[in-house]
Amino acid sequence: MRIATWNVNSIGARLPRLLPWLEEVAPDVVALQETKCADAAFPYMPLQALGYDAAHSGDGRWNGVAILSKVGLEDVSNVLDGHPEPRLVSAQCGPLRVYSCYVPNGRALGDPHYDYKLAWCEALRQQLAARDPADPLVVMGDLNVALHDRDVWDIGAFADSTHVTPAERAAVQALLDWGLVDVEARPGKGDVPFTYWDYRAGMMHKNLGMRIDYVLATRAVPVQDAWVDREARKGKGASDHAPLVVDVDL
DNA sequence: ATGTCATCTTAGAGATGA
Repeated sequence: MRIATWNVNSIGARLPRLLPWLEEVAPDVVALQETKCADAAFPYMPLQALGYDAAHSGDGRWNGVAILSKVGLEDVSNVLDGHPEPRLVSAQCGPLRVYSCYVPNGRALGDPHYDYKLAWCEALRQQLAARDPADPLVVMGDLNVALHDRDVWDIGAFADSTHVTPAERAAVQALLDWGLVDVEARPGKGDVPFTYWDYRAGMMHKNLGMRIDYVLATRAVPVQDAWVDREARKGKGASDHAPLVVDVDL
């Protein structure tokens, strides 16, 4: 079974890239983030034509998450206590419980959005705590945190920046401590499997990226392979994030 | 690294967020 996560930065703008990518890579389950569309505008039909059932949670211009599945889509929930923004959707996809997450960016240290980010992660942790880490479950998505110094191109450039602070890393570590494994992709160019490169300043060309998109899996999910599809970040009409693709044996 | 991209408001360029 092949699963993937991808921050598409608008599913409307990305559909000409997303649909061929789905045909080529043929994942069974895909977690999408930043769909940036309302539920009524979600492109269910072209996805269904490729064999995907879809669950979407979105309310328009910002955020928006989805799960696409070829292997069943049941028990869908977009609820996260105290957090009405559409940043979380989960569903049972065959044998696997799937979470698609778009963790708040945080914006800047001292910004209220930074505290919101930490609170959001804690709410997710509490929701997970009601589940059993012995079951097959994956938390996938744009976590907007680089867990290790090596997960950014130059930690020295991140002084007083979000995404790398001890509190943010601890918030993600708390998810891991519940019973999740960080499924790191095979190393890419520069020996770090970055998943995001800013559109600006030729960051992709210079491979100045960040690893902020994750598949976190319980130990009940046997992982066979994991890789970042950098090709999807290249060329005309690309998202600023690349997909992370993981093969699992369930 | 701050060189772009996407969307919305509301009619064309600015604001917002990433």
